[in-house]
Amino acid sequence: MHSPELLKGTLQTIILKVLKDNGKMYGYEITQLVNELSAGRILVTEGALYPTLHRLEADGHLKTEVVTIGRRIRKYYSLTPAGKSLAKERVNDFVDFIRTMSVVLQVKMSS
Amino acid sequence: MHSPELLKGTLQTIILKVLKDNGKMYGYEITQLVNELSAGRILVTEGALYPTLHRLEADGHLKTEVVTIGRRIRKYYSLTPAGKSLAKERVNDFVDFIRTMSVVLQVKMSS
DNA sequence: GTCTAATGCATAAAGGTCTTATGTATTAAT
DNA sequence: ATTAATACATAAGACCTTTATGCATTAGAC
Repeated sequence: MHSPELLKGTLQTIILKVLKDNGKMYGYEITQLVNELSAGRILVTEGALYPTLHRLEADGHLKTEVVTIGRRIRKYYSLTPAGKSLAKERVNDFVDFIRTMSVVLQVKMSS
Repeated sequence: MHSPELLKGTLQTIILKVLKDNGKMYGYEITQLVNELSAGRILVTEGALYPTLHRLEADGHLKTEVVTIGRRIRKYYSLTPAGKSLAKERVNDFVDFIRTMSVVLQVKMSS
């Protein structure tokens, strides 16, 4: 598990990017995917996820589609055009940030 | 300038690492060095810096030495043995975090 | 068959870190 | 002589996240 401190400010980036890569997804699905992709090192909590999704939607970056499976509700989120731009921007910002940090910390990142 | 959000949680890491690399430094010197190393992209504000230095000192990770230059005071900080361990740990944590994020975001980091 | 875990949404209080604002004082530069 | 830079420090507020809680459905375990 990563220090939750480092995660701060990256949640929007993560959400936007997985939506960009996977098209429409619902909230719970996002938590599971991030958990898998990160091998359990990044846990997206619901208390952080839902307010962030709502805010991105309110800002016009996400659109929603509610689907009923049996009696259970799923709220699918997908990127609007503005959301796609923001996704690119956020990922670029993050990569830039890492480049800067690797200079300041004098570490080499290879992946 | 990087989004200040991404910086959250990295200040301790930055401080510990520059102290490890440069031996003793005073607060103002740290802000200047980080500003230089990051080409102006990371600004360590005094409102964040000094409380963090004080906390690291209170926790036994830093030791101080006050020097008077003319009538002006400089408070030099350097790592204690515990601080050196913490510096390594924090940098390792950060590198791990970046590795995980690069998988989740599907980006390649090269530096 | 019943109980628990997993699925699925959501909100609210509290915590932690940072920004912004402010304060004081010395020294260098214009 | 005035401003910018150097050098410390603290406090209020903003922001995002964790933790806690709530409700409801469905799958699995025993």
